[in-house]
Amino acid sequence: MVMQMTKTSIDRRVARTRATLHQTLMSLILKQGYEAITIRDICDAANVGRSTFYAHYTSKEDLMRSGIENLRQVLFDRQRDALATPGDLRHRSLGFSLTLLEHARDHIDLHRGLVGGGTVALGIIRQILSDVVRDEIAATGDKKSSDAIPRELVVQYVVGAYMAVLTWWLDRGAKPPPTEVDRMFRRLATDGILPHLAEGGSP
Amino acid sequence: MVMQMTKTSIDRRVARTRATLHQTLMSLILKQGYEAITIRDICDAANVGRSTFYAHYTSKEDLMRSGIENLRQVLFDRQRDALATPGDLRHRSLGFSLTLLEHARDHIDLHRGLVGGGTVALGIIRQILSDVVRDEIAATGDKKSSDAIPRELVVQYVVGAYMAVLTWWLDRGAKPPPTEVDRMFRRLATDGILPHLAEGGSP
DNA sequence: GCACAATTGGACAAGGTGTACGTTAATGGG
DNA sequence: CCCATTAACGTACACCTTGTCCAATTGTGC
Repeated sequence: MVMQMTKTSIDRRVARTRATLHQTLMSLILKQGYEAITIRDICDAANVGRSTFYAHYTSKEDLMRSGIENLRQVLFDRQRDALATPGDLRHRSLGFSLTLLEHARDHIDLHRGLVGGGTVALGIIRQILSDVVRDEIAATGDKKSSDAIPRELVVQYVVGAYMAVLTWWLDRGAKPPPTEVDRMFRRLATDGILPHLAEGGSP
Repeated sequence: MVMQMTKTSIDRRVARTRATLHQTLMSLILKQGYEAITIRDICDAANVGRSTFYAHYTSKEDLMRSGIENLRQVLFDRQRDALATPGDLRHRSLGFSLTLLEHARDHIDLHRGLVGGGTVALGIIRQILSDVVRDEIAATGDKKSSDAIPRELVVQYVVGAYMAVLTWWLDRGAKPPPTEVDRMFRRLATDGILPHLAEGGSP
């Protein structure tokens, strides 16, 4: 059907069909929301036969997944560079934050569709981010104290908090610049929330 | 159909039907997951006519929502008590955490169904928690400094982090006791994550 | 140019969704 | 205790989506 080992032999028709389907899905998400989209809708809007759709993807979720997977590469590449660069731990930790925020700013339509697009997209992004953060924590080493918090709990805590901030940012039109949101998120994560609530918090 | 002003005039048949539907939905969620459930499934398992279902609820989501709304009351009531009780700010902030964790422990089947149950349930819980946290922050007052972080961002940060922790806890069989998870979450939120990652973090 | 692969469009069965309506049975006030 | 009220039933209906199949057509790559 589509299986080819060499990268040179990707039929133009295949590439065109897949690209069209991805673009159409994203535009439809912005228009009517992910849940409300049917495979028929996608095919109609993309001018692609419904049989053709099933020749490439098994479901709406499948199409969505394949569209997001390239994001994983972007984040891992940038993180590898960041970890290789020497510098203060405080400044290089949580490095995915700025990367993803800028990626979102540069592909604002795509990301607004993703966060507005129901469970599937968010779930995939959460998965990717969890892997990234887990790697980062493993690289920086973790505390050995007796009352230590499970590493995975910290990962889920950070990812959950970040995705909530990202969603909030996108839902409000991505008004503040990425650098500022990045700064706020990292301060909350590193300093805790108390200094930002009560007037007499710790510095 | 059902509209009655006085609380005494709730037909037993109505109450019985609704309760049955709620119970059935929860048990089905545990069995096959929220998404895979059809209204037919619910009615068959509940021995309720499908027409009867539509006489009470408009959709699966509608049924789910009405089942979770009572949770809101529980959280708000407990929070009101907590805020009325004098004590150190550090100890009474984020009070919803223990409340919800214990509620989850006491209704473990229900909550495992909820977090496993797709977007809808999580979305409703997120909404409720956001309201609770927003109230709490408003009650404790917020920092007036110039570089302040938007209040709503803090709310979303906290709720996102908490729900991730809660989900993680439930997905792992709710092994550690609520008090311990509560302690870990609040320490992460108040102290930040750095002290729990690097060996040389701030106290 | 030619063999091959991809796309097309139509047809098909299976199954879910809402709605309508006449019938049956339970409820609760008088 | 009886009966008007009201919920529940179940059947039928039209409409839609899904997933699969196939023959015919079109576009590619060699």
